[in-house]
Amino acid sequence: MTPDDLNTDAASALDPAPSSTGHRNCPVRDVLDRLGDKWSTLILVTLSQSPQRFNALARAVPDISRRMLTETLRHLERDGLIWREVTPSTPPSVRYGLTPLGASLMSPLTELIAWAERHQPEIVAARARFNGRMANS
Amino acid sequence: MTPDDLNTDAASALDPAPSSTGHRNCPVRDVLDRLGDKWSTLILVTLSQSPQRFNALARAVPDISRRMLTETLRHLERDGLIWREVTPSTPPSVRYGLTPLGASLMSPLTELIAWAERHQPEIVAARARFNGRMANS
DNA sequence: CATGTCGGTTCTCTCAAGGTAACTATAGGC
DNA sequence: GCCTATAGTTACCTTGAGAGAACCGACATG
Repeated sequence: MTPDDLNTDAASALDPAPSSTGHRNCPVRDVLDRLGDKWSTLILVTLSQSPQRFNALARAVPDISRRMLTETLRHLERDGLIWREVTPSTPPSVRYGLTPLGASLMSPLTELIAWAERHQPEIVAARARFNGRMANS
Repeated sequence: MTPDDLNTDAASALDPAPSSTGHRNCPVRDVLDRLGDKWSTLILVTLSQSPQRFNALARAVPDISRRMLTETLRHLERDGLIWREVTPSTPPSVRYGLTPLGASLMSPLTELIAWAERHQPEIVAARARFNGRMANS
């Protein structure tokens, strides 16, 4: 369980820093950094229902800006979690969907999501207790 | 699977923003924000082995500053994932360990970690392919 | 007398994540 | 002539996470 030192120096020339979170490039950190960002999980869950077009995603994930949608999709595509299919019509059409790798991530991810939904009341209660303890101390 | 709007206004008075990631306070985001930060997962995994004292943790999690260690521990404690036990001796002794809630998180978390370790080669390969495609385009 | 250990707190600084707005080009509808 | 939709790109700005160092008080050790 101790994180291994893996030195993947296949750093992207286009995107400054995929391995920038410190010198120890642990695969877990690699994945959690992606899942921990603001939009990746929402996009993955949305795409797990069915492939979607760019603007459909923008509508399905409210409040995301096109800039962040593009960026997040590129990251997920680079990591092989989603595919991107361009139909060069006018206006152009682009579809996104989960790759087998991305689909395989959904299983542990949905379990984590289920845990979060099951235990959120306990977390809220714990926060209330903690705030109470802090207040009267 | 669509994230619910839950309005937990039990905002901490001491710590500005636990629910600051946008207006839609989804429990999943709540958990992933924590897991996605730089140190929480490492600390949880370390504590899942056995309870640890502050400086033992600092040694077990290399490169973490005392400042971030304190902050991360407080966050985890506030969310009810770890407990904190102070022995007011001189010098004082403080132990940290997983609560039942924190222990219950380890199950989905270790699955996610296992996924990351199993599939990291594919991710690395996907990144290499992606960078290749970008290079000759 | 100086140094180290315990578990932190406080301060300042930087860098990257993310938000917002404007712009691209082509085509169709009103 | 103007607005919409397609899928982005570019430039600019704000904010917050995290780094790093100094400092705390009581005690022990050399």
